[in-house]
Amino acid sequence: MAGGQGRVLELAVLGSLHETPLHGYELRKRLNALLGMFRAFSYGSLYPCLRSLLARGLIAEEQPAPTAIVGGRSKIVYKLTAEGKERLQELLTQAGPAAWEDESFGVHFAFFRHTEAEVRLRILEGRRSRLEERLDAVRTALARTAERLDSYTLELQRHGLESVEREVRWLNELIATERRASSEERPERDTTSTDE
Amino acid sequence: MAGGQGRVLELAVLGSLHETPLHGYELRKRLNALLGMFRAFSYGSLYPCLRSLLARGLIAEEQPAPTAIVGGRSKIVYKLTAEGKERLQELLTQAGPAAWEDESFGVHFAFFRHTEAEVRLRILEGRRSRLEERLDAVRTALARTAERLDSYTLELQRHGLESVEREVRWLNELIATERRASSEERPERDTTSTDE
DNA sequence: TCGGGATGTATCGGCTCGATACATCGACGC
DNA sequence: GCGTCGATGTATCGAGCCGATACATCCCGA
Repeated sequence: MAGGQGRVLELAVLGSLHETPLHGYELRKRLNALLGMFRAFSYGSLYPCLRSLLARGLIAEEQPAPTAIVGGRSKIVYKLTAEGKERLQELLTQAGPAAWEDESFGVHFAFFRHTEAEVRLRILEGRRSRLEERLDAVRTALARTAERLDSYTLELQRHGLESVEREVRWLNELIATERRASSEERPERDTTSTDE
Repeated sequence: MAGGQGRVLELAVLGSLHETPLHGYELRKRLNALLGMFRAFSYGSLYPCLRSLLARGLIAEEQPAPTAIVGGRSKIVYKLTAEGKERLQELLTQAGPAAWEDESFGVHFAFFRHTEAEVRLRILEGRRSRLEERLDAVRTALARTAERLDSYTLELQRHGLESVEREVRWLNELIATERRASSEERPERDTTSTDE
């Protein structure tokens, strides 16, 4: 009860408000532009989320400068509080399944510039294993039933596999880039030696 | 109330049972293998759906052959009724947004072999316009804000765009194949002339 | 001046998922 | 024989989320 909502939307809102204070309508527009192809948040979840964050003191209403008020426009601008910034950092530090599942990975990735390098790497690797798991499952299932399937089903499977394989390659590149960047940052450290 | 559920799961269940009678557990396994990369149905929606279909007379319990009963195993096998087959045909005929949105397109495509050629074409084209709409929206939003974005956000947008563009190309090929097949089937008909 | 489209806040019904509970079965070691 | 572990199997519950909808204001052009 009381608008608990999942951590994904919470992170998305907190992360957006970290850049600049916003009101609901604009917040939703930015979020859906930011995530573009991956998700689309709706008011039905956004407003309860804002209410919950407000109640928990993670965001606060910001009254506009008195000079700007003319007709008493009812626009509620929210800004991040100190507690909200703390909570955001906490969410950005978490590198678990909650960060690399389908629904949440995009949001976490979108705020990677506020995330520590080590956490970034673990999320990218977690995402990759998740996808490889799925590839294995589908490939074995496909091997057992391929001859029984019609051409449409087969084509669907083929296209799905290819899409996920493509995403894995994308992740590989990102991981390589992250590794390169982090080894350049402190070249003396060599714990994993040359495992790649 | 009473387990109405969306039409997607209903179609998936009806379509699967059309091949062969199944019980819940096996049904879910097949569904998730069939859709593989796209969705994963859970028991929390499957069982209410089965109950609803049962109540509406679209499926029926099939008692196993008496000779096979040994310990009275509690396995509930469902089969499609005549009304269920009718309903399935009805669902397969619908070519609207409900067929080409993200959540439903995969399921509709998976049962294309039971779908009329004309409906197939309209669903594929609907899906394509849907994706192109989204591409336009993201591309214009990107053009307006590209210089303000950090490299991670930019990379996310780029990857998202590329994935969707890839899917559009895939749809283009499928549409071309469908057109070719349908024009070979009845070569005298030439309403759209040579628009391609 | 009138209407339509963008802006803006808000709620409700209903669908869906993840977690969980509970029970049986077959295979394995010992 | 016996415990137990993982797969099979049915089922529910809390909670989150979406689509549709309602309502109000603002701005702009015909």
